[in-house]
Amino acid sequence: MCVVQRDEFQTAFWSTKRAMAEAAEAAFNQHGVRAGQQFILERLWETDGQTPGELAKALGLATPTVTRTATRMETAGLLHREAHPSDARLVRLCLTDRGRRLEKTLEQERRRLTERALRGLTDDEREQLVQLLETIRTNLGERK
Amino acid sequence: MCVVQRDEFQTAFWSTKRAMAEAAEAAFNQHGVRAGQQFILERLWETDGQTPGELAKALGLATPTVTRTATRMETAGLLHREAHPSDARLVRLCLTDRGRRLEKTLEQERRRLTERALRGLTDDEREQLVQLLETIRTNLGERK
DNA sequence: CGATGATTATTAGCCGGCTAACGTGAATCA
DNA sequence: TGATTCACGTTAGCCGGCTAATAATCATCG
Repeated sequence: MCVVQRDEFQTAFWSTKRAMAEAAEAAFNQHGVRAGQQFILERLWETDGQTPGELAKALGLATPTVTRTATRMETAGLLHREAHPSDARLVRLCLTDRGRRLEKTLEQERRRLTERALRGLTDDEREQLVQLLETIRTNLGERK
Repeated sequence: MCVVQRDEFQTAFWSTKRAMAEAAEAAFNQHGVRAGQQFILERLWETDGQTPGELAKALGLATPTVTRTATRMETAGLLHREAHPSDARLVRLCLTDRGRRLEKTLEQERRRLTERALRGLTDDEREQLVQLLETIRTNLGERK
């Protein structure tokens, strides 16, 4: 029935989210990286030295989320803070050698995770899945 | 390309998750309920007086997650703790009048949220979405 | 009956999302 | 120039997920 289907969506979505979070954490922890740090790493691999505000905007996160994660990454030896040359308000987050070296490893880990999650799905199904997810996000984003 | 599609899945999934979390929080906050409390409420509407351990098992959560959420719900006047009649280790979580009265309101709110999220999707697409999500969860659940 | 082991809830503390409040530096304008 | 406003990063603290460690109680076995 319709109502049942609605319940199923919420249930399926949140349980899948927890499974994804758990699997991601396990995958990245093998390399001394926490799940939330991958997003910042990916952006810095592409363009090093971005500010917390830039990263937050690019990732759709709140700035404090980025600054705190960056602090943990600094402690973990993945990046370090540098003063911005022309604007003392800004902070540049710059990868360490270790942070840079992890690029290929973690990208492979992420691919493996995605492949494991989507195992058995055809290319069409994968594409439709992404489409459905983006529709949902768009629907929720509309301030109606 | 294949790699791009994999990236798209992770990106789409996590951004959709954040959008869902934000929308759920906004929807339930209107009624003085936090997003994480709905799951416990739903179970207690069905069977009142369950223990934290029972709820955790039924919801697939860790027990401390339930006990802390229950504490906040107690503070919010949604439930209260009662001693178990025959086993002093157990605690029964029992709805207050307010917790019971919210049943129809919150169920409607949840239906509205789901409908808003899935707007524009056909019944077939909704069913397939749930199927895809459950496949993912099953894939990740398999140890190996 | 008493000791030992299992079960349960709780506490403490980490991660990752958020908002609000704060302080500092840049920029603007009178 | 100097005051005010704006922009940015950080801190503090909430929520909701988790694990590890505690404390209390039950159950079992000697």
